[in-house]
Amino acid sequence: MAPFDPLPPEFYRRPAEAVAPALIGRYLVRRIGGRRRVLKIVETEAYLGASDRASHAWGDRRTARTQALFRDGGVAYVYLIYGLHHMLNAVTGGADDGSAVLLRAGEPIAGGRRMARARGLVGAPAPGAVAGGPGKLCAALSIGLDLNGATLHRGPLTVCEGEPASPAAIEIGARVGVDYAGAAARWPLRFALRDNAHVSRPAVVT
DNA sequence: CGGAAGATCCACT
DNA sequence: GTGGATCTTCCGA
Repeated sequence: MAPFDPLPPEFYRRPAEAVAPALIGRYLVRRIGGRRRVLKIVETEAYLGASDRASHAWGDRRTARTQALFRDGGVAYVYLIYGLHHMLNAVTGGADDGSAVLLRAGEPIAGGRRMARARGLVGAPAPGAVAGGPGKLCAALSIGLDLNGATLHRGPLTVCEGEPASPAAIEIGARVGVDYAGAAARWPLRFALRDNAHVSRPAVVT
């Protein structure tokens, strides 16, 4: 496979905790008006579904917002948080699973200038400033609710082969920002490319 | 029907 | 390190 070949839907149809590390190093490709913005995925988090208190699918809760989350793996689940930031997930597993992988950070590969501009930055951005965080990542790629439910193997937003990371290059830790989730807050479901400057924050060693 | 909290980010102290 | 922005969702009354 070449770096810009999209990953097939089957890639996502397995447990989120398997898909999350497999997404590290992949290229997230956003097409807007014939132009391309590309981020290499450097940080992900798995959300397991109904049994995971940190997940929107906790307790098999289904709402208008979480509809896409319960679809068959391979589509995007986008939602708004704090009234101003969008979050991008790749839905995993099968239909009604409610599992997904949050894309938390990316390293600019192409279209960096446009991404920085979409983030409201001027001048040369510091590492992590463009897409070092889930809200920043969505802003850099101009991802909004219009992409909720979109397929990830074709169309304006795709995940491509990229440069898959070896297990040794991936650091594992606890998820960020889910302290309310009890024991689930400490589950080792955060995956990051080791020593990468674009990761949203230093890994917490468990 | 009201209130609280959220898978965040930024500016300010 | 702390707090404000800003709005959808959820739960309890």
